[in-house]
Formats: sequence, structure tokens, C-alpha cells
Amino acid sequence: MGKTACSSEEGLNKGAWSSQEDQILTDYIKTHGEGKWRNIPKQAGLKRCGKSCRLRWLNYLRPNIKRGNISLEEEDLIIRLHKLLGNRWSLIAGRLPGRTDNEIKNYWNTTLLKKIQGKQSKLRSKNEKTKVTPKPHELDNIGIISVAADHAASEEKLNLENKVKDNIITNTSCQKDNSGKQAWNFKVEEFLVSDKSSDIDFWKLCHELSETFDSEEGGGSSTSSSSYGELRRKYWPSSCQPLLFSEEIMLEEWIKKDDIVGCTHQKLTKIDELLNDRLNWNSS
DNA sequence: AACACGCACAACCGCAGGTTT
DNA sequence: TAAACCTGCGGTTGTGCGTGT
Repeated sequence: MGKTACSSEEGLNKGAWSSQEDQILTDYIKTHGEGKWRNIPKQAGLKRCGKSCRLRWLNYLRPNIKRGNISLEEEDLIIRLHKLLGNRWSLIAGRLPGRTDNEIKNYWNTTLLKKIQGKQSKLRSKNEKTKVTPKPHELDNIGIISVAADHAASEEKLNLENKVKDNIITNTSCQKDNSGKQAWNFKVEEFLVSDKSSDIDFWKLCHELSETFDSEEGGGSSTSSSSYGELRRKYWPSSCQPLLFSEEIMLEEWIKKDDIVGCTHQKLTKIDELLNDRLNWNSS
């Protein structure tokens, strides 16, 4: 793969940008627009490499950039998103209007990490004293949730499923088995940071579909479905809007395991945490 | 006043993956 | 199809500033 090494290009300025350089770059981009970063230095008359121009524009010169004074709400959101996404700074920055990935990364490394480490060491020493061990779901990464369409299902259910599927997220992967059953897999964390996660209508749709599942379970469907239904009712808090996933797919995956209740509980608890987070964001 | 130290943040670097030729 | 090119990302480094000694 080709690589653009600024360091290998001679005669280029390095280090802090001067106000004149900033002005030249700003004027050029205002006239010609962003993109084609490699050509910008030559055309604008800057002794900088394209990557440096891009970085300067995106992190500093771009309009509507907020600088400094990260609020408590923003800080809280960064911590929550980092819990979900890890060091995916650009994704985190995407949920904080006006903030750049570089700023959030710096803020995390210099400020938040220390705060969190401080809290964790306090918690550790408390746990050591009281001999509390962390629950498994507190340590696990987030899994994948599946939405399935059972072709033998009612037309009403299918229509709802298709509506939900169309709305979830663009980069779902679709799998089909021999019986024609389909599953759309998507990563929870990607969904939660997408615009769709704050779309109330989408959640209403999910809720509606979930109710059709429940009513079909009540009508006496397969044993596995009702087992799942019981599990879901047991572990799903009534305060949460349910996120959809098919009982068939989940059970096919998990029933092979010896400890199905433990496994299901673990996954549902994680999903529950995510949804609680989402609901908290909406209410705050 | 001078120095050392730590912190915050801007900027750099290397890499990966997507796009173009 | 493969090489070249471009862009974006995350980790790391460099530097200026404030504070303590």
C-alpha cells in the first residue's frame, strides 16, 4: 500500500502553524472546498504536507469547532461512549457536535483516564475488603444482536420485521439458512451511535413487533420460543423498550450451551445496560 | 531568579483500508 | 487484477505554559 510520508518530503515546515499559514489555508478551502489534500499545499502555496493541512483544518480551522470547556454533560457522554466503543475517537467525536477526535482523545488521556482510574482503584480496594467479584457481564464486550424473519410467520409480523430491518442501520449483514429464514446482524455499539438510536418512531416500531411476538408465544408456539419468552420476561426490565432479536436465532445459538439461563441472562443484562444508557441519554 | 517538573494539547507518524488508474 | 494513490484513524511525540521548589 502506498504511504504518504510527510517526513520524507524535504523543505516542508513542521511544528506549530503560523497565523499566516492558517489564513492561507482557510482562504484556500473557503474558495475551493475540502478534499484533494495532497494538492492543497502546492496550489495554496503552503510549505506543508497534505496530511498536515487536513489535520490543521479539521482540528482547528474548520468553522463551528468548539474549543476547550468540555461540559459535565459532554464528559459524561464521552465516558459512556468510550465504555461502548473503546478508543474509537472519531465515532465518539461524531456524537459530540463541534468536538474533534483529537480533542476528545487528548481530553481522555490527560483528564478522564485519571478520574476513571482513581474511581476504579477506589472500587478495587473496596471490593478487596468486601471480597466482591465483578459479574461476568461487567467484563464482557458487546455482542451481536440478530433480527430474524420467520417466513412461516404472519404477514403482519413480517411487515413489521421488514420495516424494522429497513430502519436499523445501513451496514447490516444478512444471512439466510436452508429453510429460508433470514437474520440481519448488526453491532449494537454501531447502532447506538447512529442517528437511528435516537429515533423514537423506530423504538415504537420495535415495541410493536415485540408485542406481536409475545402474543404469538401466548398462542402456544414451539417450546423453545416459550422458554425464551419466559427468559425474556424474567430478565427484561419493564422500564425498557425492547430491542428486537429473534427467539429462534438466539435459542439456536445458545441452547447448545449447557448453561442457557446463565448465558442468556449475561447477554440480556448487557443489552439492558446499553438500553438504560440510551434511555438516560434521551431523558437528560 | 532559575530550574525542574508535570500537564495540556497541537502536531506528527505509521498503518489500514478504500479508491483510482 | 494489481499497483499506486488518497484519506482517515489512533498512538505517540514535541512543545509551551504554569506551578512548585
